Amino acid sequence: MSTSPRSYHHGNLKDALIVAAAELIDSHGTTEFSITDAANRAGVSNAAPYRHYKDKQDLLEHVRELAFLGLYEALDKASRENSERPGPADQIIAIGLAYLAYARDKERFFSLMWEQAPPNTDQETKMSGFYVLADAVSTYLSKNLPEAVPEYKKKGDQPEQEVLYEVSSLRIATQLWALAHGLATLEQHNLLARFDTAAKGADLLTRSSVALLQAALREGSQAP
Amino acid sequence: MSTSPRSYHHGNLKDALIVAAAELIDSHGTTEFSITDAANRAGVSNAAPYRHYKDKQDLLEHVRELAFLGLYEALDKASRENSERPGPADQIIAIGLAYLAYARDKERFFSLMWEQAPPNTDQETKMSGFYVLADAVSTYLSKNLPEAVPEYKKKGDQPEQEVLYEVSSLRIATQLWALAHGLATLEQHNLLARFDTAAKGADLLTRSSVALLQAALREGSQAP
DNA sequence: ACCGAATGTAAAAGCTGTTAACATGCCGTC
DNA sequence: GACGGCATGTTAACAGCTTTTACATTCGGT
Repeated sequence: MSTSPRSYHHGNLKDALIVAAAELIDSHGTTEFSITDAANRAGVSNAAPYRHYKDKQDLLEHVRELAFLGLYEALDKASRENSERPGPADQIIAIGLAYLAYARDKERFFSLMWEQAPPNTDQETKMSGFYVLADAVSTYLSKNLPEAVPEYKKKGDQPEQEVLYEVSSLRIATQLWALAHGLATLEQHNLLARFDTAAKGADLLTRSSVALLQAALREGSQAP
Repeated sequence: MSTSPRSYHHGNLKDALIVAAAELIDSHGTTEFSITDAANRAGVSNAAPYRHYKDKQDLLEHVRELAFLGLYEALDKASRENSERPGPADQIIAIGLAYLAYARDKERFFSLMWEQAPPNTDQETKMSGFYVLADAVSTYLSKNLPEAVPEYKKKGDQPEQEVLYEVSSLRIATQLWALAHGLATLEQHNLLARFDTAAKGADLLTRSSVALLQAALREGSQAP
C-alpha cells in the first residue's frame, strides 16, 4: 500500500528497507528477520539491499537508530505535555512512565536497542532521549532545591567549556534513567510479578522511586 | 582437554554442549553461535545435539540458565564476604558492585541473559540472584531502621502464607536491582562516558544511589 | 545373551547471507 | 538531444546453517 510498483528502480529503497525490517521485527515475535523477507516486502530481489547496506548488521544498526529516535520522540512528548503540572516532580515522573510505556508498546524495538553492545550506533542518537530527562531534572532542581546540591557548586574551573547541565543534575538524571531502564527490562522478563497488578508494578515503582529521591534531596538540603 | 575421546557415545554430551556453546559465545564477540561449531567442539557430529535439545533455542535457554547461575554465585559470594562490614549499607553496596563486575567480566553472558523475553527460562533461576539482595536489604532495614517502614506494617492478612520478606524490603530491593541493572546496561553501551573514569562511573553511581536511599529512609523515619 | 531404548552418524532438504556478473535506467555533459 | 558513466536492481551461484530422516552403535535391564 505504501509505494506504487516502480519499474526496476525503487526510488527510496534505503528507507523502505528499514521500514520493512522494522515491520517484520514488529510482527514476528523476535528481533530476528531475514534480509530476503525485507527485500521482498519492499518489492525488490534479495540482493538489492547490498547496494545500500554493507551487511545485515549495517541495516540492523539503522533500524536501531529508528527505535532510539522513537524513544526520544515519546519522551519529548511526555516532557512537553507535563511541563506545567502542579506537583514539582510530575514532569520527571511522566518521562519515566513514558519510558516504560515505550518499552511495553514497542517491545521488540526496545529489546533490539539494547542487544549486543557495538560501538556502531551513534552515541548522540542513543543519548537524545536522556537529554530530555536531564532537562527536566535540571529544571526541577533549580525550581525546588536551589541550595540542595552543595558538593558540585564550585566546578567552574574550565573557563570556556560549555556547561549544558550542572554535574549534579546529570548524575541524578543518569540514576533515574538507569532505574527506568532496569524496571522496563525486569518487567519485560516478568520479574515484577510479585507487585500488585503486575503490569503496573513498574509504574508504581517509578513513582515510589521519585518520591524517595525527593525525600533524599530534602534531607540533604537540611543537613549543613 | 576436558573429556577423553569417547567412542561413539560421549557420556555427558548434554552438559558438554552447554559448556561448548558458552565457550564459543565467550570467545566470539557476539552472543551468536553455530550448533555445528558447538557439536564439533564437543567432538560429535552436527546432528547429535538434537538428541538432547529440541531446538537451538532450547540449548540457548540452558546456556542462559548457566549465566544466571553464575550471577547468583557472584552475588552470593559478595554478600557473604561483606556481611560484617562496618558501614550499615556496605553489604548492599558490595552486592551492587558485584552485579556490575559480573556484567563487565561476563559481558556476552550478561547480554545473553536479557536478550529476547521468552517465558522459557525458569523464573526462579532468574530470581535467585535477586533474593541475595533482598536478604541484605531486609537485614539492613531490621538492623538500622526498624520503625522506618510504616505503610506496610500491618499486612498479615493471609494467615498461612509464608512471608519471606516484608513487602517494603522487597520493594526497595527491586528498585536497587533495577538501578544496578540499568547502570550495567548503560555502561556496556558506553553511555556513562561523561562520568569520571568512565569504567568506574557505574560503581560511583551505585554508591551515590545507596547514599541517597539512606538519606531518604532517614527522612521517612523522622516524619510522623 | 539378548533386546529395546538411548545415543550417535550420514545424507539431504530448505533457508540464509553474501558475492559476482550482468541488465537497466537516471542524470549531467557535449 | 544523444551519449556515456554510474547508481541501482536482477539472476545465478556458493557456502554455511538448522533441522529431519534413515541408519548404526552401544548401554542396561531381564
